[in-house]
Amino acid sequence: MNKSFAKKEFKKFIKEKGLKFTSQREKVLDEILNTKGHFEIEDIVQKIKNKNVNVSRATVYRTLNILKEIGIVTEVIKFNNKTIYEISLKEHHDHLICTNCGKIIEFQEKEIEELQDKICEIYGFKPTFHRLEIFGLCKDCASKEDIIQ
Amino acid sequence: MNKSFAKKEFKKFIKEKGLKFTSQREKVLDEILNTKGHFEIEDIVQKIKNKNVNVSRATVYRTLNILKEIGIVTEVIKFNNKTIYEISLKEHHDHLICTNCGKIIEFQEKEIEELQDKICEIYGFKPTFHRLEIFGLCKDCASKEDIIQ
DNA sequence: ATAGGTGCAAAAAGTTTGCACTGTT
DNA sequence: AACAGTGCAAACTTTTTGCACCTAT
Repeated sequence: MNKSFAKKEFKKFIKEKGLKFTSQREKVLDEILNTKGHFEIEDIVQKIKNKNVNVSRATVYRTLNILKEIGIVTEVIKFNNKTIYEISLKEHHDHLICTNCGKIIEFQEKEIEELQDKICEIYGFKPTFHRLEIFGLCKDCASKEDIIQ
Repeated sequence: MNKSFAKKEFKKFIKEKGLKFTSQREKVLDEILNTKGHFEIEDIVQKIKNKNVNVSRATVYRTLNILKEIGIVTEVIKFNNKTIYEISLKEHHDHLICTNCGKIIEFQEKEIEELQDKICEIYGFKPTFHRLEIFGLCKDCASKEDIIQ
C-alpha cells in the first residue's frame, strides 16, 4: 500500500458508505501519511494544531476510527495505557519494545506469520489483524542493568 | 506455577522489598487465584464487593501492579480500551479474539515461541513477556457473516 | 515507633458523545 | 434540501495519586 493508494482506498470507502469527503478528513489522512514510523493520536493532534489548521481532537479520533476500519492504520502497540499506531504501508512485521527506554525495534518473521495462519485454519478463525509484542530490555538497557546489579 | 507457589512467591517478594503482607493484599491474591480463566480488574473489585469484604478499588489496582511485576498475573489482551488478565499458571499460550462476539480462544504453539527467542537473540533483546493477539471472526461469527452478505 | 498501606475522593489520561451549527453531495 | 460531519464541552472509562488515618513489622 502506498500513499496515493491509501488515499484512493479512503475515498472509495467514504463513497461506498455514503459518507463525506471533508477537508478535515483529508487533512488528518495527509498528516498521517506524512508521518514516518510509529505515532500516537496526540502526535497527530499536535502536528495539526502547530500548522494552525482547524481540525478538532474529536475529528482526529473519528477519522482514525475510519482509517482503522479500512486497514490504513493499525494499532501495533498497547503499552502503559497508550496506543501506538502505524501506517499499514510496509509488509507486516512485529515489535520488540524496551520497557526501560521505550525503544521500539521492528522485526519480520515469515515463519511466525505462517504458523499463525495454520492455527487460524485449525480453529476456523478468520483473522483480520494481529499484533505480537515482545516486551523486555533492549541491548543497551540490558547491559546497563548488568552493571547496576 | 501453582496456587500455593504463587502465594509463596508473593510473600517472598513482599519480604525482599520490605513491603507488608496485609489482609487486603491477601484477599486480592486469593480472589485472583480462585478465578478461572481470563478476568478484568473490575471483575475482582466486584467479586470482593459482593463478599462484603473491605478492599478498595485503589488497593486492588495497587496489588495487581505488584502481581504483574512478580509475574503472577499477565496482561494478555488489550482490546477496546480494556485490559484482560490471566494468572500465569499454565504454560505460555496466545489468543484468538473474536471481534464480533468477544470469544477468546487459547492456543499453544511452541514453534512460535522458539522463533521469538531466536529473534530476541539476534537483537540482543532480553524479553520479559510477550503477547500475541490474533483478532478476527470465530468460526460461528464468520459463518453468520457469510449468510448476511 | 516507624515505615509502608489503605480508603476516599479527586485527578489524570485517553477516548467517546450529545448537540447545535456547518458543509458535502 | 437532506443528511452527514464538525467543534465544543461534557461525559465516560480506566487507572493513578494526595492525604489523613491505620497497621504490620
